Amino acid sequence: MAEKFDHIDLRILEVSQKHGALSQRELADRVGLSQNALWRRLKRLEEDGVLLGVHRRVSAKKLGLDLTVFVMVRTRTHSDEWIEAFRAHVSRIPQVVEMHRIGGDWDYMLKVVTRGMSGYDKTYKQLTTGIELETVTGFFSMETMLEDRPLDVYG
Amino acid sequence: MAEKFDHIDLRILEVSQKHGALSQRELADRVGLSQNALWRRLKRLEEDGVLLGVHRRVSAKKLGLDLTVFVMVRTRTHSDEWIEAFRAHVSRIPQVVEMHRIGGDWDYMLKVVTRGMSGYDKTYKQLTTGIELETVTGFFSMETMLEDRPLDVYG
DNA sequence: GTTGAAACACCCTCAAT
DNA sequence: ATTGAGGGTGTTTCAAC
Repeated sequence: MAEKFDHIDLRILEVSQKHGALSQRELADRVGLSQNALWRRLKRLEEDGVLLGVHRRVSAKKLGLDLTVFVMVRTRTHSDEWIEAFRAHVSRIPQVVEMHRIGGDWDYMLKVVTRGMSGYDKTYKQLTTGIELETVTGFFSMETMLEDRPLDVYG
Repeated sequence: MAEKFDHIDLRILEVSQKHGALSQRELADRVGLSQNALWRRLKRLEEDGVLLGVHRRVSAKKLGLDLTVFVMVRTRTHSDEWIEAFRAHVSRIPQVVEMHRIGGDWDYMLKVVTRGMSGYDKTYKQLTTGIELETVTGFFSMETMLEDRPLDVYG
């Protein structure tokens, strides 16, 4: 697979990640293109599916969502059907913002953002009700040191 | 602290997270306001610091960033100065997209997104060079089952 | 790749209700 | 809170180079 994106594409992706509200004129200036040329690139990058949706970040803290917990889960069953059922089960819990099937001492890892310990307790109960899990352990974040960093398009 | 945001505010935050490119007219229609009234709310929510920046999501997969690893770190030192030095050290590694100080069996947890195992090897070396860490263990994501979900503004 | 232009949509700020 | 309107800006699509 040859290089799919040139350095201007990568610059566009880099800047767009951080500053999604820039006008096309401002973005064009930053990456060294005319607005017209940039428009064509944006269209192509969206069609290619590498440029995805635009989102606004909101302050979890200001919303009172002050507790982040990484929940590690070990399960008894490992069939494809069970995995999909578990995914569907977890996807009904909006406090779970991320979920991975992992290797190592546990089978799954979930990132949970809630309103304090009482919020986590509710989420925990919802998670462990209606499906059989072997072990559930939570690692509580005491301090978020880095968050929501952009992907390194060059790395 | 009384309710700081009414249900229309929460709707705005909810929709904006997912659809950050909606025009004010479209967003106003969705939350049941006039464009003018929405504009004032947006301004206030931004001033309050609950509505944060606009970002474009990019496809890690299409960029070849196909490996996600959760790195758990145990350290020898725990002073405030050392913690800040560690944060600065890690913040120089762009493949680390998230970093938490946690409680439990480890002291820190880092989320790393890289280009395959060779990319992870470089990140690992950069992480463990120039600073003393006791133990470093990686949990490799075999499958991302849920990702980048919006915060539940009601939960 | 570039500039220029036209048509349209959007944003921000008024005034009035 | 609403509608309506004006001016400035941004987007999308041309044509021409």
